[in-house]
Amino acid sequence: MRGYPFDPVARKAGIATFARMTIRPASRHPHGQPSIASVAARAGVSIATVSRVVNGVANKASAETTARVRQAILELGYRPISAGRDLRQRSSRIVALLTANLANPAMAAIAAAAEAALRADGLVMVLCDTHDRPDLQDEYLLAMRAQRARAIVLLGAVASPGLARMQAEGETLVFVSRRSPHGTATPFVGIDNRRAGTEVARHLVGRGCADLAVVHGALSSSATAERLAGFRAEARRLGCALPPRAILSAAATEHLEIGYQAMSVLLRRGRAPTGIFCTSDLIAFGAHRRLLEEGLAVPRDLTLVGFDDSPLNDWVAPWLDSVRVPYDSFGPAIARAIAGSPDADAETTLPHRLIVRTQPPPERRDD
Amino acid sequence: MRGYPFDPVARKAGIATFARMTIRPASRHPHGQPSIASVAARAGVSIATVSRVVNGVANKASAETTARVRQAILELGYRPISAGRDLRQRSSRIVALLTANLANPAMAAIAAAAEAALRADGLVMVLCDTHDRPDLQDEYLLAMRAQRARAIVLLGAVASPGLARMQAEGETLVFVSRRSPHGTATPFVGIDNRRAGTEVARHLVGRGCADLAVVHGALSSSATAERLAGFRAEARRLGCALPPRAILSAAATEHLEIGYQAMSVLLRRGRAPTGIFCTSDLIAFGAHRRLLEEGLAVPRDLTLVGFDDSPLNDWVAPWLDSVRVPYDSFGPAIARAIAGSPDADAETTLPHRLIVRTQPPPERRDD
DNA sequence: CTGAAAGCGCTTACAG
DNA sequence: CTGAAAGCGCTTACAG
Repeated sequence: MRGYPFDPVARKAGIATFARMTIRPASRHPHGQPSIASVAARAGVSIATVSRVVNGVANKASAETTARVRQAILELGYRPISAGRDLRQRSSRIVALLTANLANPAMAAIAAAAEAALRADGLVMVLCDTHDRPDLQDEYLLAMRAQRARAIVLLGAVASPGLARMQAEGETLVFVSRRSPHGTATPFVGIDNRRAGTEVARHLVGRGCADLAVVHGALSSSATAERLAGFRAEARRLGCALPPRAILSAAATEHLEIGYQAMSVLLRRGRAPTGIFCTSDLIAFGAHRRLLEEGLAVPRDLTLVGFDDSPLNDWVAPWLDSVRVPYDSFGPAIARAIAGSPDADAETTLPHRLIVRTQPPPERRDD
Repeated sequence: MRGYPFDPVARKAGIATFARMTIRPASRHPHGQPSIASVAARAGVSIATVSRVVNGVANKASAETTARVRQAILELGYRPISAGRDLRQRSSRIVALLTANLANPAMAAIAAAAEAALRADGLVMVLCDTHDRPDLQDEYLLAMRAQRARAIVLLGAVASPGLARMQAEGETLVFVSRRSPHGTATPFVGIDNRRAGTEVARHLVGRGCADLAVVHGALSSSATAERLAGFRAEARRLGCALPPRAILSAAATEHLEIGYQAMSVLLRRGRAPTGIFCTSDLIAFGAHRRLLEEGLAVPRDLTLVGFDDSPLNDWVAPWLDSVRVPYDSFGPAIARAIAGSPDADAETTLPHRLIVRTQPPPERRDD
């Protein structure tokens, strides 16, 4: 599964390119880059042999031939042009990552981790931001199929006709964070959202928050729905059942706005809850800002729990408790799901962790 | 300059794909996707004709022929496979964006804007995070050349042998935010950093901050150097010249760490400055956290100015003043630089704006 | 207005 | 161990 860029030979060639190319100006090659033909000519072998050496096909070239070819590759600074191979092999080294929202630092972190892991497998990642829009998602799905993408990773899929279609057609799809909105589909990489929701409930109740609320994003996201379900069930079990009116969202597409607006509603109803679970950090940010405007302080006046635990939280949101998803682990897990042997686990559950930054307020305010 | 995906015909074909493909199972086509040959066969024309229709070559097909071809495209859900055209045309629709740090929300915002603008031109963006590392940057440059990337956008370039080489060879490079570290190179898209630095100095001095400091990132970045130069010059002009010891950085790669560590140094020296200019928001975040640990509050005890004005600042850093760069405008500007006619401006200077969120403290604390 | 054919740069059976 | 040749899916002069 190791691709060209990490084949030892090719790698050496690539690294040496810049150092050596000064010797022979690019003008030597009819069309800029040196092609496999120029390497073959220089090494005095056939292009088939060069191809085998480049791809590390074992026991197919004598030591001397291999050495000569490598030498030529080094001297010319040869790197195979992808389109040639792609055409021949009917598949490219491109992997598409469709993310629902790049503005979320946690998504950006996962995207970066995925990129690094895929690169280590010799793959190239194309990043697309669907903004959670079905039409954009379909546009990208189509475009990536035309690119012969080896796999399409959906970091937060949304229901769309194109997705349903491709899923049915057996396109290589990897669902991350959210499950497929179109019936069971694997591979899937994510965390145990239900359990995380449970833990958040335990945290808030354990801290003495009797008056709970949840502010959530679209329930079409399996992640959101599972977080909420876990939270509700555990809160009920602990004797703090949530009335329906304590579970709210807002008709906004941006999580920041959802948090802000939902918090406005909560405040309008009177005294703020003592513990609020926001199903994403961005929602928590929005809610927090509204609280500030109201003169309320976190965690002095209430406990706020977010989700994802954005890498920046440590720096800018010390007032926020949050469930940390292991961004970096997503990279290798995604790469494995793509490269994976057919018998590999279809479902990867990564470990999450509730990060508690705040101390419980010494006592409840008495206004 | 409008590419295939936005050709009206092809677009329609693409959109209709999912609706129609149910009629004819994929198995009809020997290798999954329908090829130009299957369209030609179905329409009863040559593949040359199909190609012309798909690419909208004017006056090269009768109305009836065009209609028949479009019909076939619709029915089969045909989308040209990129590798074929790439190979033939010796260039692809891929544009690489090499960013220095995706964890910076401002960079992520620019990347997202670039992606949208490029997509509107029928291009596909590959995103790579160089982490400001020369070796990684070179690795990516090489990989993207092998992909026949139509252009490589460097959002925060760092000096590297490979970059110097490609610049010399006339590769299509677009420098964004930071200028080329290897001599003048265009196109360049950025803001007037020197002037922004000037404005920050005026802001701080105007607010009565007599005791100024700067915490900056690597000066090899032209953006950082220019910001600093503008700030120094204006501070001096206003009679608040900075002593060398008030200009500091830290030996860390992460801006968050730089801010934290540099602030530690400042605090160790005694009373904190009354106005601090951090050359990035992340540096400001790091500095702020250190201040919090010290029991200092912003803006009560001092004014902090960052740079970039991260989209999240409104929500999580109401204590921070910052220079906002117009993220969204970067997208079209980058797209123009790539598609641009040769006589297009080689340099695009986008407008920035100092965002003042904080009120000056009513009076200086008297400890 | 339309088509036959060359060729882009690779990989990979197939012979030898 | 090595090479000649076919073919991946396109575009584009060139003829007609």
